[in-house]
Amino acid sequence: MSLLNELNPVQQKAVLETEGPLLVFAGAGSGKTRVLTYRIAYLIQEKGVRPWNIFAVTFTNKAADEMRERVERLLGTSAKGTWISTFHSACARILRQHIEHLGFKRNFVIYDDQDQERHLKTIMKELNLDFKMFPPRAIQSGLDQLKNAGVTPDQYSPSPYNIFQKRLAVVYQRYQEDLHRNNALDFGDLLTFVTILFRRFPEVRRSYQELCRYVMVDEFQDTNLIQYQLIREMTEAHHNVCVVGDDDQSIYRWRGAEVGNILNFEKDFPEARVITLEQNYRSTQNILEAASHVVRKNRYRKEKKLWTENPEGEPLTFFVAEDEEDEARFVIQKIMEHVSGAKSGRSYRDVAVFYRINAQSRAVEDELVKNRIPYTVVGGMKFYERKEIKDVLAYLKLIDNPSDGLSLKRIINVPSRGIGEKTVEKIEAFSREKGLPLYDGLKQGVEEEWLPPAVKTKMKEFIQLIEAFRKDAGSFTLSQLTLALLAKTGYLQRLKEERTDEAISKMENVDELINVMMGLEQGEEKVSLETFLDKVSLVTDVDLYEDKGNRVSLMTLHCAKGLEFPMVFIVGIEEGLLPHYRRGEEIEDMEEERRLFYVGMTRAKERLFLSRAEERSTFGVGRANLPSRFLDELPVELMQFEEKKGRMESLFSQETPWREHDRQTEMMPEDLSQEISFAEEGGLVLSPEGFFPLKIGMRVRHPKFGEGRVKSVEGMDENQKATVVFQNVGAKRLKVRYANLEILE
DNA sequence: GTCTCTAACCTTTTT
DNA sequence: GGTTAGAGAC
Repeated sequence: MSLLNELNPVQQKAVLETEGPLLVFAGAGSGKTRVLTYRIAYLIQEKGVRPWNIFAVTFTNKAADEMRERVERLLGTSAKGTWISTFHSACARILRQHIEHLGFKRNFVIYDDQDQERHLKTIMKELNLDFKMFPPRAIQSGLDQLKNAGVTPDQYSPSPYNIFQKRLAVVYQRYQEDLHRNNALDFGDLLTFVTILFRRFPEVRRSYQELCRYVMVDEFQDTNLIQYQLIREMTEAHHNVCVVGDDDQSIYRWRGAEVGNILNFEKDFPEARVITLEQNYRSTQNILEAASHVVRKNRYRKEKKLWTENPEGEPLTFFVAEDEEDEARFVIQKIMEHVSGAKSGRSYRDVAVFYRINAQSRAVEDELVKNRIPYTVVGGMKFYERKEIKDVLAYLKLIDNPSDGLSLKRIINVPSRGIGEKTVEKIEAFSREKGLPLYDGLKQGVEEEWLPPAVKTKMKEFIQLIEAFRKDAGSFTLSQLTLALLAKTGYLQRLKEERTDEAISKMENVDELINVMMGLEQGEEKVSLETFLDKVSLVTDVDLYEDKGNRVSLMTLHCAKGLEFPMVFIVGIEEGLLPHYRRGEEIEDMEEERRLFYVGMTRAKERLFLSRAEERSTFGVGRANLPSRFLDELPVELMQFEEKKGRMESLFSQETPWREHDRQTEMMPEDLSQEISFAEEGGLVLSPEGFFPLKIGMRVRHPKFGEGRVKSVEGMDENQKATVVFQNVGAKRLKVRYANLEILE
């Protein structure tokens, strides 16, 4: 029974109540993941449940991986067979088995929302819909809402007085038809198709119900209607469903999440038991109290009293900056103080900066770069959303599933091979008329009279290229296939010829993609093209975030959920930003913004810094923002107001470089002396002067290898290594200290 | 058909 | 301040 010894009595109860429906309200930092993992381990080890009868759902792949790892650690063996995954991957897996029942082929592709938007735009163009009157974004979100609610095109009855709805209905119909022709599913379809499958094929549903003897749902407050429906169907036979969540941390209403799911759970499952975890193990008393104080203002919530045995801790620090630059300087100054300065003892990895919208990262990034502080941004432009990556993936998708017209359109003329827009339009119309996938239309079109012979030759060449790859795809590994593709299509060659910074960075990204593939190929299992594409389609920002070295983390408040850091900054606490004004006017929207703030605050373990700027530039235009109403909700006695330092100075020092330098050294004379002595003892060299000046993208010259460009930099100490791509000899990984690099720009 | 330059948009948050 | 779609030149 050693498993239970490490849990508090309430947590124990949550683990032991294995039979029947169970709702666990888990406050921030109350050991939610701990309960779930111990529960799984307990079921397997003590109750003798077979691993494949356990199904645990999370929202991110990262959370799923982490859970599996922790269960394995508890059990001491592998948890093989336990089904731990996200809603979307689980559904993809089910559909790969049974989708033929629904008239799709098993090698369907998954369209992400970028694909979805492109696809929608073509349809809207074909239907002659004015983008101004019907913004594609609005149509897209309307579509998503319908899907999240489980409404199929033929079930949707728009109001006859609402033009938008009427158009939406037409687009929806056409959109789904096209997806079918392309043998493709979007994110929403993954879920809805499984419910349709279950409804129409009871024997399939029963087989999964039989399998899912014990079901667990993490972050239950973020489930939407269709996800909840899925859970209910899956647990119909055994009723052993344990949902864990926190209504105060529900921040995805705008995406269709229903807080109602958690608040009404007891109604839907009258026999459900309810356990509330209220002891917080993460934050200091001050942080917890301040956060609770804020969220208590919400009306639609279940009352709970979080408490902690942790020390009281420091008060929260609040700073009013002049503008976002000033705000960033405050953040950096505090980071330096705590990492290398007067109050040193922290590492960069202990620090996180949260903001409401991605665009806010720039100001902070600029300042971090200026001070040579290593950092990572979670989210923003995602690796798998980059143009070049999507191009390569489109080739692979097409090889895997030739019906995928969207991918075909993406690469049919990339790199340009003389098959232009007009030609594609003709073939598109031709294919639609015949009800064929675009690729098949292309193949038939080659025989048609209405195309100029020169174009037909080009088309034939392209078809031959794809066919050749389709034939050989099985005998290559993923990376081999991709490398061959890049060579044969001339994609890399074209980039090489461009010789722009942008092209170089694209090549590096493609290179990185190959690296990812090679990494996967190191594993024991063979990675099929299909598994790889599935995996890639369903990754999220947070999945890609791992503790890569000692760096400050920057992310949106949404991304921060589920993470924790000793030192947290929340910037831009202003009316319009937090709460964000693009929100609706409903109370529910305002409450969600408040919860967002609450989620951010409760990520902090020891220190919490809050700030706002008097003026902030959006789209390059300055704008004065009022302090956020949420600031008034913070208890004053827990706050410490940071004095604005050197106001005059910053007025003078704007553009004068010597002044800039002056201020840096002035700012932390103690820090410097400390760092230097630390360095003498053989520790890390961290003084600003001691930093190695290499940055990604810099052009450098090596005495032997000649000119090159810095691709990546590892480490910030004397062992720093850099990977440099040289024009003549290719990529080399060098120890910066010995490399004698000369910086060219 | 391809390339380049300008103007309009833009910023929520994402599986 | 940056990106992207669309117009215009070749």
